[in-house]
Order: sequence, then C-alpha cells, then structure tokens
Amino acid sequence: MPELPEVEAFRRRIMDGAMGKQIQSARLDGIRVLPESVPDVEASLHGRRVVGSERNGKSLFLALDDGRWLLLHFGMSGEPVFFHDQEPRFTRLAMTFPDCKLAICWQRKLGAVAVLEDFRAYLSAKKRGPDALEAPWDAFREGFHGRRAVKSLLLDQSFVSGVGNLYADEMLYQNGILPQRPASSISEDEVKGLYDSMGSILRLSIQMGTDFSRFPSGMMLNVRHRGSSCPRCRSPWSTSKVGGRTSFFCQHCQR
DNA sequence: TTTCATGTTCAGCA
DNA sequence: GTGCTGAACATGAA
Repeated sequence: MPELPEVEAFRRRIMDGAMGKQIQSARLDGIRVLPESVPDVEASLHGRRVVGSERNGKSLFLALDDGRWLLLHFGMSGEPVFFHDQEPRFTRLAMTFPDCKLAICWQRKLGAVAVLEDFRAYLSAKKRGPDALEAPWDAFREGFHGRRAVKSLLLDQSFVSGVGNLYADEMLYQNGILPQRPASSISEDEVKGLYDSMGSILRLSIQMGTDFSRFPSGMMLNVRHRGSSCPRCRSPWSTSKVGGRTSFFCQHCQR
C-alpha cells in the first residue's frame, strides 16, 4: 500500500515497536538486496540496536547503533507487521527482538532492502528529490516546464519524493487539472494549488491513519474505482494511461 | 483464464 | 539531454 503517508505510518509503527531494541537475529528470504548494500545483510543486522529512523518519500531508513542504516523499500505491496507466534504470510525479512518479532511482508517481490553506510549518500546517488512534505516552494514551482504530462512530473521522484499514482490523481482532481496537461501549461495559481494540496492531502492521510474510508466526502481516493463517479458532478470516472500508470479523472470537473 | 495492481528501473526510440 | 513507451521484476486478487 505504500506511498509517502503509508511509509510514514510504517515508520511510526516500527519506531513504536522496535526503538531502542536489539536485533537478536535477522532472516532474509526471497527479497532483493540492492547492489549498494554492504555484503551480508543478516550478519550486519545481528546484535545491532535500532536507534532511530529517517524517511525520504517512500524510502524508510532505520538507524543502527553502529552508524549504518537499514533501508526498506516497500514496493507496491510491502508492509511491516509485529507478531509473537505465527509468522505472517509473505514474510521476506524477519527480525527478532527480545520481546517481539517484526516481519516485513511483501505480497509481491517488488521491493528491496539494503544495509547502507550513509543514507544521504544513497539518496543523492539515486537523485531523489526533496521529501514531498518538505519540498521548498521555489524548487516545486521551477519543475513546471516542458511538454511532459503534469502527472508524470508529480510522479517523478527526482522532482519531489513520495507522491505516487493515487495521491497524484487526488492532487490533480482537487485542483481541476487533467493529468495529461503539459507541465508548462499549468498556471502559477494552479501550481500553487497543487503545492498546497500536496501538503494537505499527504498530511490528512497520515492523520487518518492512511484509511481512505475516513477521508471527508468529496475526495477522490475513497471512491477511486471503476464503476464509481465524481462526487462533485456524478459523472463516471474517466481513465487513461498517463506516464505509464492508470489515471482516474473527471472529464467534466478537470480541464 | 485474463487482466490489473499504491513502484522502480532500464532499453529502445523519436 | 528530454521524454515517452513498453517491458521486466513477481504474484495474488478480481
């Protein structure tokens, strides 16, 4: 489920359950280890203590007590689950703490882990943009040039880090902007609207525990599925591929 | 049985 | 260099 708000919720969940605790053992099973990682992830985690966390967009970094970082990339289906007895289905990284166990579960194996010496160096090597909750207005505004579809820009993690397919659709819907509009055609006021709703939508979702059903009516995310319609004008949703991803929009309310 | 999925990355091409 | 498309990754769910 992870875009920025989901990963932030995961970060808090992991901190609540594992902060300050020692990893007594770790087991990797079938998830990709990034080439940037130090060689033996299981051995690198063994005996370490979790002493903090950082997040950039959809990437989560757990600080270890030897100065290294455990990177978790949740892909499209990853999720952390604490458990005691029965290991959850799809567990592909398991860590044992003195009083509980943590599973990182990926239903699909799109995702990856790594142990890094320095998470900032990793982010800069990957050319990740600023986190969507901390992106400076000037940098945001300057991204809007060129003929590329505005939605492609919003999904570009080197522009702003953390906005994914669903939240991009919601941002565009709330501002009455079609996803396929060229970035350079977006007016200054519209850019400001997108910037403001990026912050407000992501924060709202974090506040709501990323549960779309708790979102106020009038938003797209709780009704974003085929067969549903625009809460404002009741027109059925239109869909098309933009930037390689399925996009929902209202032909009537967005232009 | 077929299609689709909240992500990332890369090859190929205009 | 820019940006787009399609594919690959892998697997469950509709």
